[in-house]
Amino acid sequence: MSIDSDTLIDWFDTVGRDLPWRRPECTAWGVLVSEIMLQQTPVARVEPIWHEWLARWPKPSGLAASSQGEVVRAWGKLGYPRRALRLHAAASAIAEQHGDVVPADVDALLALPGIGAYTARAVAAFAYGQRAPVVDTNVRRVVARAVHGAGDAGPPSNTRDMADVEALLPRSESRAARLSAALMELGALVCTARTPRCADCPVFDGCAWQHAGRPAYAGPAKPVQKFAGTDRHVRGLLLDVLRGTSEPVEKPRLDVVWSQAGQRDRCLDSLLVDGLVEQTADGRFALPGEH
DNA sequence: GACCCGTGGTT
DNA sequence: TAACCAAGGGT
Repeated sequence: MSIDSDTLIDWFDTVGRDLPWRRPECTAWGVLVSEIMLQQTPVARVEPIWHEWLARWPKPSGLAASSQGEVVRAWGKLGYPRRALRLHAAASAIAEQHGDVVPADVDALLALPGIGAYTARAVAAFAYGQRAPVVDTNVRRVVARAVHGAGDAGPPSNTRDMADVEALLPRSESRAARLSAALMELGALVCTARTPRCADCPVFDGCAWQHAGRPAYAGPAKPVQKFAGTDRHVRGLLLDVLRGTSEPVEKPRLDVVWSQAGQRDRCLDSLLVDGLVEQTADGRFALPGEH
């Protein structure tokens, strides 16, 4: 009783989505850009922006040659805009240290800004066909149910989670890479968080959760992320003003987005510290590197 | 490990 | 409608 890799790969070949970064002609750079954009952001919102980016910046050196401000503006409202800055920095490192070619080595990928345990292995597997445990929230949920018979994944433990997935991967490099994509797709389309579509599941017969009678999740409650009124909210409002203008703005233009001066100023300062905002010589505010 | 970092669609 | 959820990473 376990996940049969052949069955799952066949299912993926049949019903997997035809996403642009999965096409054979997509470059490793295209895969990397997609993985960064998809960090905590749904596919539907990423897809149009990804097309814009790849048309505008087909190679890392192109992105590196643009200003940080242009990159943050092109990021639009994908959220967590520090990702845009880190991707810009990663592109510079790739252009300067890797001959404008995305590295295939996991350790080299991990050394790039904004690339952690998941993204490094996702690029190695999806762009270069390597055998590497690709563990995201979808895979963690699939493994928790199908392998461990739990209703959902508990708190992440990178070492344990990667070992779990490693044990599922076929020996063949290319098959392992395909299974990695299939596991993620299963979690995204069938083995979903709220209402899993078990009737459509290709590995239903081997699922430990089914055999256990579908017990409810028994682990610790997941922390709820508030948003309204948080610094994240205010930072987003401030940055949205600067995204919408080509010229630097006076501080009063920023002050109107949030009534609490203390929080507002703290957030503006944090944006300056993060390098998402710059102050011009005459005291106005703008996206970085454009003035 | 705890906490922080955006945004918007779905239930 | 409030809560949940979405291909995580950095400190």
